[in-house]
Amino acid sequence: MTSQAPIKVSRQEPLACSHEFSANCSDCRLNSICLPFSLESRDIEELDRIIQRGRPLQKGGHLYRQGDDFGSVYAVRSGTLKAYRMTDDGREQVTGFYFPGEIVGMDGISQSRHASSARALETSAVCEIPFSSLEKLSASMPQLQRHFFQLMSREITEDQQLITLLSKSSADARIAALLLSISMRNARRRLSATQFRLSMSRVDIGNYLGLTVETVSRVFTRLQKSEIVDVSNREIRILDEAALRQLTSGE
Amino acid sequence: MTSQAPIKVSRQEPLACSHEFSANCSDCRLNSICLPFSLESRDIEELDRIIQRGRPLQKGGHLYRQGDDFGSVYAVRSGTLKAYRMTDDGREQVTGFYFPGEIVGMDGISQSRHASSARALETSAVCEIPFSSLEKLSASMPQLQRHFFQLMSREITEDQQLITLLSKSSADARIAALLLSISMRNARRRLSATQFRLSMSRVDIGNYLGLTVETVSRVFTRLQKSEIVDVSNREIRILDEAALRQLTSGE
DNA sequence: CGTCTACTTGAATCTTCTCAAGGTTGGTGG
DNA sequence: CCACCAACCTTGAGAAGATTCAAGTAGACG
Repeated sequence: MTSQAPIKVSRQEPLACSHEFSANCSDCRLNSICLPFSLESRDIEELDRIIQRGRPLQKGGHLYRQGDDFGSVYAVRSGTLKAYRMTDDGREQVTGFYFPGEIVGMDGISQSRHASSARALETSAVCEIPFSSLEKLSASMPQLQRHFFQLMSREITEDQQLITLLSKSSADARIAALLLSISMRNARRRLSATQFRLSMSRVDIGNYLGLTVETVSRVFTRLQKSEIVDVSNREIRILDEAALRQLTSGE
Repeated sequence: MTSQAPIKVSRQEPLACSHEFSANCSDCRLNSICLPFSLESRDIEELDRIIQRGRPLQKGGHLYRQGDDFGSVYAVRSGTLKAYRMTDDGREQVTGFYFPGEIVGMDGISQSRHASSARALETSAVCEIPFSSLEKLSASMPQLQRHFFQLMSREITEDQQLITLLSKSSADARIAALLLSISMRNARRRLSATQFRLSMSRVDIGNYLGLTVETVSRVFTRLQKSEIVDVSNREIRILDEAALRQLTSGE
């Protein structure tokens, strides 16, 4: 889990550790997929000024909790977060996993309080973007306003994909879709699309996909046996992407 | 279904027909729950200027189709719309039902094309809001910008509630939740919260809730037998709201 | 090295789906 | 006005998939 073996510090990157938080948007290697996307450098600097970079979140630590006053949205800088809400009867529902470059917390805007909680699945760092500042800035930067509308719209689209998945698909298809989603998001960050480590537990996966742990486990075993995915604990290697893709549509 | 018997035109409302589309936002009885919410009357007039009111949609008619270029979002003025998308394997997934005062089409913003289709479940009228105009107007009207952010955020929250429902709940709980949702939205429009007519078919309900028609039908029969809801065809009367609410949480 | 948590596996059970058939409703045209 | 048609809805019986309950195993961490 993001284990940091001793690393020799290179000249280019003063801090090779992925949890460094002193950088600004202009230098951030995520800026092409994150909020600054499509902004000009002068505008990026303005955006930079409103962004607050706190210390890293420890594994299990909360970024915010359901019901907290809403003040900011957050860009994931490193690590992984899960968002989840409590149902009326006290059970947990995972609503999403958030990887570097993605924005979390947008569901809090409508009620001025967070509609879900967000916690770190591993040591993670975020950039805090005070929403009132973002609103003001958006009014004067059409590009930013548009991009933020787009980010929210994308969240809607992704939720709808999940709805479809939960509504129509078998356990196998759900797991396949999750693996492909993680794969794609890795590719966007120029990480391996075929080999990665799951930062979330089987319980979280099951909770997210509407399955029990046992079922998740059995599906992984099946995928392993049919040589579609190599599963070793949380270490995943996709052996046959086509077959995986096949699974997502096939019922 | 919204049959329009000959009606004597009253002095106050030039067109008593609920599908009239000549009115403007200032006069619209939905303005307190629709986009103009929280705007001052001067601002409402400006908003009014960008809104286009077309002729009513016939039952079954499409407002837009998945893949169409995105240009506008739409406020439902009368009737009901359903939004749905095609899955990769050609099946349909209903992603939402939209009642008067609600905004449909926001999922198209992120890709500049509509991510879903929207069609009328009964004769319906909408107000078309060209998105580029809305963007421009938002930049100069902080209230409007905020409200639109909030509307999108609400869509996210509602999708997440549906995710929870699909992920955790039994067939009974899903139907109960849908009935309560419709009830609440009726109340918001000052219609009866206990008695209403479903504008969608059993197939649509099942599709939306991830159930087969047969299961939907059986649940309605069960609700009828246990005297929680009186079901007569599409006519619904909630007899025991508490029991219904109980059902939504109970597994 | 032992303990705790996370994960896997098996067997029985249950809910929902599938398939098949029959019943209603509403509209159309004779 | 009635007969007919097409959608839509309901009901039943059997099958399939996921859940539940109950062990058991492997890893992680002190």
